[in-house]
Amino acid sequence: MNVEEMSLSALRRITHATDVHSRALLREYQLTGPQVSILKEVARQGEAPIGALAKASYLGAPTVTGIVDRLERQELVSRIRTDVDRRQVRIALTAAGKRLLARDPSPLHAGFREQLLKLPKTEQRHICDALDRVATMMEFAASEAQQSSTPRT
Amino acid sequence: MNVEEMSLSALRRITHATDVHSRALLREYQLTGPQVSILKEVARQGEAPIGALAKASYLGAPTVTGIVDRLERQELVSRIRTDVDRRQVRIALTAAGKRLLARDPSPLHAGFREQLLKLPKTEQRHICDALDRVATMMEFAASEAQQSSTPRT
DNA sequence: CACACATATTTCGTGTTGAAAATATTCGCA
DNA sequence: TGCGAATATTTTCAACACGAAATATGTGTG
Repeated sequence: MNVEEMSLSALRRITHATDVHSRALLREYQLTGPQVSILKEVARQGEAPIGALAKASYLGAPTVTGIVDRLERQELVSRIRTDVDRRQVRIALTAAGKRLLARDPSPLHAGFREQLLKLPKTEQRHICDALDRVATMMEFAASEAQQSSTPRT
Repeated sequence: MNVEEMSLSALRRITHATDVHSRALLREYQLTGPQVSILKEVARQGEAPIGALAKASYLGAPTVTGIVDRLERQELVSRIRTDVDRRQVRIALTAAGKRLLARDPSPLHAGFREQLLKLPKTEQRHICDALDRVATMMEFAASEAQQSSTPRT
């Protein structure tokens, strides 16, 4: 199997494992992986607008809108409209949201985290480097493709 | 940012780039990334049942059923029921499917592929190793979680 | 043979995802 | 002031993904 096929296969395995974990989270916390990610991002940023959450999570605004809808339905966050800019919606954690985060759910398997941290520091760095390089190469490829369809300004 | 957060962030960036590319494919070939993957898998295996395609692609059978539905709608594959086992459905490439594959669509960005292949062989190996290790660690973590919820037989 | 069990696929329900379009609001400029 | 451009969010739409349940078929045992 060549490099391309191996990478593709590994990426599919990663996606699959992530998805399976997301459904396990749903059973345990009534919350999926992306919902946990956004909830944590809200906690990190504090009263953040949708757009900021989307950017920080590498998701589109419509996606985050849907996730926030479901978090709001469970009253883990609330939408706040301020008078400074009435287009913006700020997402705030509720008390229930804080309680849930205190249970420390993670979008990644606890077992994965353990194994990763058990590796020597150099190994950990190698892995992070590799993931980062793959991400960067893909993003660069995407931006090039974008430009080639709009050759001149 | 710690190792965990960096990995998570890189994985989300990879997922996002992959998804964006899938939509670009749709414009160019009227086919998404997963559809291309399955079409290629059909070409590789030749008259494969749904289950075999699902396993090879790390997808669930219901997911592949949907993808095959859409490929069939475009007449790129056809479902064949044999008399040996009438539960099974074998998926076969049509002439149109072969023609489309001849245009060499890829579920990964062409630009990404180029960059990957331009790297020194050792770098390529590092990246494949890292991706494979992440996948393996996640799958192992998932299988452990599975077992802990069914402690005894 | 009949009935329980196993296997292959599909259907259904819910959640995730992004592009395009719709909506609401703000900003810049004449 | 007024009006067009820019910005923030939501809606709509199609695809993807999985688990559970439904359906159809095959297998094995009494």
